[in-house]
Amino acid sequence: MNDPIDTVLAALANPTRRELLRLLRDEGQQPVQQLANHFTMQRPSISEHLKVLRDVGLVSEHKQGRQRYYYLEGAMFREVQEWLTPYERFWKDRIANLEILLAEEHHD
Amino acid sequence: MNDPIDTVLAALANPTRRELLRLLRDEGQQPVQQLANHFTMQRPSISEHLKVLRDVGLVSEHKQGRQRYYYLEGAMFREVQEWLTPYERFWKDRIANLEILLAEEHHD
DNA sequence: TTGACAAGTAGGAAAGTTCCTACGTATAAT
DNA sequence: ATTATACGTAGGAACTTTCCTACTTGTCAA
Repeated sequence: MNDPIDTVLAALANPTRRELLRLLRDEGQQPVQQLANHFTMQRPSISEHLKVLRDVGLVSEHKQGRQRYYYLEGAMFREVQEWLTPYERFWKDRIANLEILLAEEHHD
Repeated sequence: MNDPIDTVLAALANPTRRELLRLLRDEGQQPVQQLANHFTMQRPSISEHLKVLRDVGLVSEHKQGRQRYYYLEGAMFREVQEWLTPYERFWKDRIANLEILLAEEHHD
């Protein structure tokens, strides 16, 4: 399955990979070892998880000396957001929708 | 892993299950056979996928005669939305943010 | 009440995922 | 030049997922 939403959701369906994304989000770009320090898992496994994230376009990396700095790549999160949009009417409940409608009328 | 975001993303990381959700979203509640008609996969496998979706709270079901009508359950989509929120600043690019800022200033 | 239909469950084959340790390769430090 | 460091890759063990066919249970129709 080459569909981007499929590969992205598959990549996100793992707590280690989500924690890697959170670290890159909250602490900015960093090399593999520094990321690996946050886990009990061995470094090569972290490298494999980073490869999955790279392959689906959720992160990128640039080499500096013998280190590879990984950083978040925003575009693919948008894919998830867009996949989610048509479901919004199911979780935005009546009260929330009412508030939106009222607000819109208010500044017409 | 009992974390709801983990089980929900795992459930969403499968194209058959996402297609089931889309069908329930676009065509409303329906019994298992009617759902299964959209797939080449056998009906018991569809039942299994529906069980996964039920267990994570993405769908519910009610019995009517010998049929079970499945329908979307909105709350869990919200979980995904909320997980996504802190990443928004990475995919909402500068131009989009600028537009938002301008719009906000406009009706102050 | 017997047969047919709707749906779930059981058990298992095949494939995929996730982790490990051992090893290869490129760069930096001595 | 040699050694140490940062990282990736290879191969494989353990576990999970996804699908199948066969079977069970509950409900409706004749």
